[in-house]
Amino acid sequence: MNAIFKALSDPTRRKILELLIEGDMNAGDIADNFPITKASISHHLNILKDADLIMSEREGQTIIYSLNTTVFQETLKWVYDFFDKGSEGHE
Amino acid sequence: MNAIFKALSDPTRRKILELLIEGDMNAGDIADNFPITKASISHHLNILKDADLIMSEREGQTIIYSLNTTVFQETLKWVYDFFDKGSEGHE
DNA sequence: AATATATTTAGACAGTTGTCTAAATAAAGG
DNA sequence: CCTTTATTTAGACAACTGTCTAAATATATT
Repeated sequence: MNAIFKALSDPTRRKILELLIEGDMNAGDIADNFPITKASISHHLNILKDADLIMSEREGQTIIYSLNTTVFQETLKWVYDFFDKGSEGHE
Repeated sequence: MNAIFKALSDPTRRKILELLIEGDMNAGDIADNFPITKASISHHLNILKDADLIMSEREGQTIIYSLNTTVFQETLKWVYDFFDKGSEGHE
């Protein structure tokens, strides 16, 4: 869980995830959405991959990134439980 | 939202929140749950407070911390929307 | 094989973060 | 008022992070 929260703590990485929600995308197209170098985006993609939030697959010259929806759902549940406990109030 | 994610990215701070879910607590009692100095805990409490995740109120010599349940719920909704989009799949 | 395209890796560097110790502030009780 | 207790603030420092440039790798095309 720590890796996931660390991964989510950066705005660029959250925006990458938002892009991938719209559909799979190759590294270059992802990078075109940001004002930083492709090398830096590659670094962010690695962190998201280490957290298991995304997956990658080579297709010819390009590498296509996609959401790992399983981990997305698990994280949702985890966060939901975490915050839900707090918002119920305690008797 | 960025401050909230940054705040959540540290394990100590997440554990502080978990403690506060169980009920309000003063700074010293919070610190007793961790192997780091009270000064460091104070620093973490500040970050959580800046993110509006917790509130504080002095009561005599002690300062009592409590969850800001409003922001807790808002964050839950935000995260829910964020992750939910991704787990629905795209047609 | 040589070149072009797509992406990653390596190394460097500045800025941020988590921690510490020491000093400062605030309230309570002699 | 002086001391004790509770907590924060300030300043220092090592570790981590996000970024860059330059070089490396992998595939495709000629």
